[in-house]
Amino acid sequence: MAAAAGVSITTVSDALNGKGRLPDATRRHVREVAERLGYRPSAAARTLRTGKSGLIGLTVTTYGDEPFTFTEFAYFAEMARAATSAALARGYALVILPATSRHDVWSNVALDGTVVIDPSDQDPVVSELVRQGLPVVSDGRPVGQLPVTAWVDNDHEAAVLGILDHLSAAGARRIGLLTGTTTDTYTRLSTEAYLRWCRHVDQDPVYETYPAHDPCAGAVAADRLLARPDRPDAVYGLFDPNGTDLLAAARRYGLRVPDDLLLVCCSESTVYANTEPPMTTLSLKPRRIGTAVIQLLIDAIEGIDGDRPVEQVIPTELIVRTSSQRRPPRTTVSPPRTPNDTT
Amino acid sequence: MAAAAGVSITTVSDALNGKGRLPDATRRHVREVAERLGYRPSAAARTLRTGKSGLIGLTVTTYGDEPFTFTEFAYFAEMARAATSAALARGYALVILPATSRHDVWSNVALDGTVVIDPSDQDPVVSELVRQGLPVVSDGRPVGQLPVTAWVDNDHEAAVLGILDHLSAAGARRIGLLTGTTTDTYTRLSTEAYLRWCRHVDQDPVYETYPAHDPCAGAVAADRLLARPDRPDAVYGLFDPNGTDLLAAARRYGLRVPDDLLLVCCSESTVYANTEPPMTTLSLKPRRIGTAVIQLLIDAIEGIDGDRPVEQVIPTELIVRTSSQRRPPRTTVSPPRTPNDTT
DNA sequence: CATTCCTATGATGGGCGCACGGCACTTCGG
DNA sequence: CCGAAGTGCCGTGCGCCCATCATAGGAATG
Repeated sequence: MAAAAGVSITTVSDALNGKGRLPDATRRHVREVAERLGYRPSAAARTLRTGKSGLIGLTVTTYGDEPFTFTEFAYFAEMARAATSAALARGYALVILPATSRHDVWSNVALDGTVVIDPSDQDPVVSELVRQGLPVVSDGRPVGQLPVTAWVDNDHEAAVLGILDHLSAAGARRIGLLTGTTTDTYTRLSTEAYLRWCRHVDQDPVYETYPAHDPCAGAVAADRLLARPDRPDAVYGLFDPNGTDLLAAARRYGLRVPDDLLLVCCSESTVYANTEPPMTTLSLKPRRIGTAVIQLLIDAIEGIDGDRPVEQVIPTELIVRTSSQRRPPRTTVSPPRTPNDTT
Repeated sequence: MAAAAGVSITTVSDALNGKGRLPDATRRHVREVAERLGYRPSAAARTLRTGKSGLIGLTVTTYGDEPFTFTEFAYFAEMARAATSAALARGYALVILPATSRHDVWSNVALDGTVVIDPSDQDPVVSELVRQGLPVVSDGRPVGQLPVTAWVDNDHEAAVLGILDHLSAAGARRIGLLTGTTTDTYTRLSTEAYLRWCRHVDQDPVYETYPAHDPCAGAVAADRLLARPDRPDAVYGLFDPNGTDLLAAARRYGLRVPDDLLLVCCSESTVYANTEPPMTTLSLKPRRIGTAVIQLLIDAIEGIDGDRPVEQVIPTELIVRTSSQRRPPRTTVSPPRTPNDTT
């Protein structure tokens, strides 16, 4: 390449990187030749020399054998999408690296930093990365002494309390919870908030748990919850598929939603806008989380002391639809007791 | 590191890679020291030396500004998940690289090969990669002269014909199609198959198109289709959200499903098992496709002349549910002319 | 017992392709 | 004739893998 342009390697390097003090003519010439030859600088050599790869790891804590968490998948997908965009905009690319990955894969890729989704208490991967001096930003506040560089999370407790208040205001007398058996922070904080609220308002907790990674178990748990003698008149489901599962269970028991049963679930899916009836959902705003996580990480990588706080709480959004409103909203004049359509 | 263990660099390399002819004692000793020091060989240097990075690019053709295709998202997510697993099992990691990505990001990462989802006709990224001598495997058969190493796809024409026949058998007299305005292969082949079938059975085509990346446009198009004077009595929707959109539109027009309107849509989502009524869906089997694509690519990277064909057609699966059966399925004694259920 | 040869075990050196610090060469103006 | 500014190149080293070479200890041979 250098020979082809009749200049030295240094000049080529400087010309392509806009670094040295070369006249524009030389710069242009080198670039033209490079273009003509289809020359691309070797990423490997550049990484070796500079110590920066432009690669960011994206790790998902796994339950079961699947490489990604099933239940959080819509969430994860949205979050990853936003993260990819944000990283790309700053010249970085994302590498998908499940936490179960054997060490050899991890050490085979030169990372500048890592995003960890929902790290567990003593996550060995995180400790290892931090020990290597790599910045690690987590989605989900770290538990225990996990030494992450920064984190972004929702205020899960406030979100749950908001939903419970919303359901109460809509007339719910006994609110049930559909939750998971896993011990991740999201599940734990949400469940604890629910139990605390129950103590506070003096209601007996009514909840069912199931392994959140198993979609079938969710349907069974939803059924179990509605089959209880102390059947709740409102239910909040912590996981994405809970909404359709609860709707199906309600139909089986002849319960009308929202007349006999108020429903809310946590989901990023748009299908709940068109269910019968449309379902109230809690959005965790994965796009904002993904973007925030990447900005924090790249700031750390590039040593930018951004004025961003290293612990960010992203507000959730409750999208209120028919399933949680005892009195359906009216836009115009509509006959009483008729669930109106989605317009 | 070499000094710390009191041996040469070569011995360290050999010991950690299991390469040379060293006595087990030395090997063990080196590994212990490495462990104690937390030493990890530099991925960058290894890549530079060996020319292999263990990284595979994953590219999604984009419509609009979003880095991923919205409409195919459930499909993409499943496919990417399977691909990640398969790659990991063979020691590779996936790098997410949208096709709109600026050149600088592409050339900043050393790839061993690339998976391209739904490449467009003259995809410049593909040509560039191939020119660099990198293997490229596409999900979706390449159109035009696109020089991919191998490809995997469904038989979209057969799938559409199968659905049309299924709907006919269920009693449909005029079958409509909800399709996209984009020119990707999936949309084009499916639409063409529909039009050909219409000519064949002498039915006037009844279809609406919309930009598939816009979820709102889909609901509008579904409404438009059912509002037509020549309203179809059965509809196949090519994209994932079409099912719920069509159900909602049917409710607005007071059409009972499946009594007045038979519905099928192409989706990987499990929500359709619990809609009212449950919806018949076509699965493109993204898990199998993702796995197959990765196997082909890694075989090509490692120069393995696998006995796998380089052009693979993965069968689709029609999951028949209530929405496409005029007579709801009976588990016990069933009347004649009833299409049987999926069991 | 001396010599040769062989094998087991590691060490040496080269170079992958680039980026960066510093040096060398030119060309002026003073 | 000298200094300074303007251009461009050289040398070095990032950390690793691989082909080659060196050393020692033993086995085989005369």
